[in-house]
Amino acid sequence: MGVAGPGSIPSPELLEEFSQFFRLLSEPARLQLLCHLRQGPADVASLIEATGFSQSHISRQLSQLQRAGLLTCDRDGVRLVYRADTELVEELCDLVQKRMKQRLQQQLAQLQTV
Amino acid sequence: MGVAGPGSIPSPELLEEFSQFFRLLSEPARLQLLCHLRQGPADVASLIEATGFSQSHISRQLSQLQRAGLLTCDRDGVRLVYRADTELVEELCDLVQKRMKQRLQQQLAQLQTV
DNA sequence: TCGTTGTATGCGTATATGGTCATAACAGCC
DNA sequence: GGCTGTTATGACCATATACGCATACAACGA
Repeated sequence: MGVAGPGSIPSPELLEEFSQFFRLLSEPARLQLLCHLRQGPADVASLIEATGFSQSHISRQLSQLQRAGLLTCDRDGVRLVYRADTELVEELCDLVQKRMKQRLQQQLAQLQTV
Repeated sequence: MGVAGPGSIPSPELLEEFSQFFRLLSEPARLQLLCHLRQGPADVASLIEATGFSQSHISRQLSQLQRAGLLTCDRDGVRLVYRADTELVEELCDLVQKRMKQRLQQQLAQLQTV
């Protein structure tokens, strides 16, 4: 069944939304931030420390992820502590990883038969 | 457990691979092509017809998807007939769509309690 | 209120890539 | 071998965006 029924093309608007979501995950920096937050909530300073990116860059990337609902933050005094809802991202990555594994195994098998 | 164990950060290389994969799906044009191919194999002419994109553009996008293993093609005479392995893409989109739905429902609920 | 610390944002630059046009490479037919 | 139709590719432009620097803004403490 899937996204919009078996025989139809999703509307341009829906395609745009899907692609925007995937675009969020198409940047190693953002994936990296999500990975760090997978280990638990973290404040911005520790994310800067962990990734080496500039504060402004981190801030922008986090706000993008937040707009998409993948992150929430609450203040601890002056600091912001970010918390990721990584369940969806993990499921997506697991699917992709499973696929990568399959492909590599196929390639390996082909090499061995030659 | 997920991508690389609960407490570790994937290597930069792995992050790069994940992001490259998601980048493929971050372009409406490519998603559109995949959607058309979901309805069955198609030759390039029909994809041009269906999407309105130029031949060269279609060719490039298809080759990207093919390199990632999401597409295969075989010749029918002079024409190339493309076939998509859309199972993974559909699973990914279903997950994302489920999430979008959840968020909208939450926003709706919040509006109603106010 | 002022200074300090932490976060957001305007601006500029570099780079990647989407998209088109022209054209090359290639499969099939005479 | 030429001719025709199909796909791939080189050159090019426009645009988006990653990323840093400087700075403005917000929150707390003295």
